[in-house]
Amino acid sequence: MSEDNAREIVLSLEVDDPALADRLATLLGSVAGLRLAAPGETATASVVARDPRIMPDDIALTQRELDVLALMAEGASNKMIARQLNISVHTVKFHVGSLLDKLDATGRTDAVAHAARRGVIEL
Amino acid sequence: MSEDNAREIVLSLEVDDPALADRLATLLGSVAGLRLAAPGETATASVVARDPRIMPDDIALTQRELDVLALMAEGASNKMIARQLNISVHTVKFHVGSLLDKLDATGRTDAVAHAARRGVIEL
DNA sequence: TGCGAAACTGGCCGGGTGGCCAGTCCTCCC
DNA sequence: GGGAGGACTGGCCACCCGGCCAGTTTCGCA
Repeated sequence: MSEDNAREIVLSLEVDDPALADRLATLLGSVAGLRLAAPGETATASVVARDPRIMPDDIALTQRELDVLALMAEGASNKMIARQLNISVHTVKFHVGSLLDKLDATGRTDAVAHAARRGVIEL
Repeated sequence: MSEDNAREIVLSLEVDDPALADRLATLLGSVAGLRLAAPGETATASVVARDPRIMPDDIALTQRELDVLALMAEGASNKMIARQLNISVHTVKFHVGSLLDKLDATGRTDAVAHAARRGVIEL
């Protein structure tokens, strides 16, 4: 051992809470023999939040938003979602818009990732 | 500071590998503002092993595709990925295309969902 | 030495996406 | 009655996405 086994440990922070993540990054960043992972890098181990309380009040998504979100996670386009839910594409866009807003996401892919991370949906 | 916000962070080690757990315990045990959890104690966050098990090796993504995939999962657009990786948008599209093909996905959102399901990436 | 794989780049284009504006219904609640 | 919020719909438009065509270099391997 003491060879590749004793290499620098790469830790990835997978904590949603920005404050906690920041503190951890500060604390862990200065530990010798330990390094924080770059985005996309495969880490030796991960630091994950210990309580499912990541959402204040579930962020309160409406039932319709949940419907749209589930179909988004299946890779459905707005048109497909509209057909599936028997509503217009405009309405789908409307719900997607609220979703992006509530989940603080930049796009539908980001929204699905965020939702999965906080357990709103299961992949 | 010294608010309840700045309370000591309690970390629990949930790593199977005894050698890795031991090294982590040593490294993390001496960090100020951070404490390892006592058995049974509720921790602020956990350190979990990030085992390098990829997948049934049937899909075999290249390193570059993995890079692109990771950034896609962060919600990055093709333009952002291009900037991040210092390549052209066209090249990003090229890799995204291969990704959609290999992961049997209909779009980038679907690709990220598929990859997460198969454990290729971690959300 | 040739040949494939990977990575990279370009142009073009139809269709999708997301943001903006507007509006109508409905229900719950003060 | 009036307000607030949810669900729904429309038009418009800049931009993005994914697929098509084409090409380049570099690398390892037979």
